Amino acid sequence: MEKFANKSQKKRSCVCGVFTRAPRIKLDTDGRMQNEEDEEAELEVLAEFSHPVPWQKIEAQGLDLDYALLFSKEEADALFKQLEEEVMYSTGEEAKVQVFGKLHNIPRRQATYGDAGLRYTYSGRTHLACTWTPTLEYIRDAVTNATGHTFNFVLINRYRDGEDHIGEHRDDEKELDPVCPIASVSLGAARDFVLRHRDARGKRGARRLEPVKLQLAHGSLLLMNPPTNTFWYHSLPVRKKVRLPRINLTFRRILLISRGEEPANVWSL
DNA sequence: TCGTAATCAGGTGT
DNA sequence: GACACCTGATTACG
Repeated sequence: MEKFANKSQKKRSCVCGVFTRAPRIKLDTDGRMQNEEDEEAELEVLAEFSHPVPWQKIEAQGLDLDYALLFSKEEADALFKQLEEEVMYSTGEEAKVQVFGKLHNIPRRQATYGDAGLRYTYSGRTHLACTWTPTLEYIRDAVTNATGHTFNFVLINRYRDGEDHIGEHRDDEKELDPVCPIASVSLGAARDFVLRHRDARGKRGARRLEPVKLQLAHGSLLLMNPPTNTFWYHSLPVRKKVRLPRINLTFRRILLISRGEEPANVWSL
């Protein structure tokens, strides 16, 4: 079993940036900067993001994860507070899910943000992405600079306390770019995160593979690299002792449609 | 036809 | 008793 505590972390140079301005770095699909109108400011932000992140590698059969503390406590606190003010969560029918023919209120709150016009389908429901907020852009760019990957969509889950949870599932939607990892940023209460191999699930699990358990700390980043989501289910189980909220942001790259193709679930306007 | 399901509820072990 | 963990449900859909 893997377990990580909220260890000491290298402090970033400019915690205040998140309060005062939107991120200025815009990256194209190759991760290069596009807008050079405020070059000096961009260099400043790039320097802010360029501190090496101390990654920890977690591997098993078909499992490939990278874990790091991306934000200092102070910055993570500020980001959490900003998101509490900015993010608009789904309500009504959008906050329900049908499983085994029964309609349930999902045991958490969800929101979807991303590039204009992006839609994403999961649990049988299609969600239209809201436009990026400044804080989400800041976090997205920090993740991009730490990982070298660009993202056009983020699914936000807010867990009010340890009663809120998410069951075992895979993020294996067809519209996800298969070569791009899913980047999961955690803010707020630390929660256990459990991964289980698809062949080790159920009463008659075909293989004896121990589940992998992590604790996702405030300000942490977990990268789920391919082919992890093909073979491993993940969940955030109930933890009744947890009293505080947690916000989780999973950054994804959704494939855009090329001319003439018409996947049912995703399109860009 | 078959596998899967971002769920809950209930049983069991610690 | 509280909690963690596991299993079954039995329907809709691709």
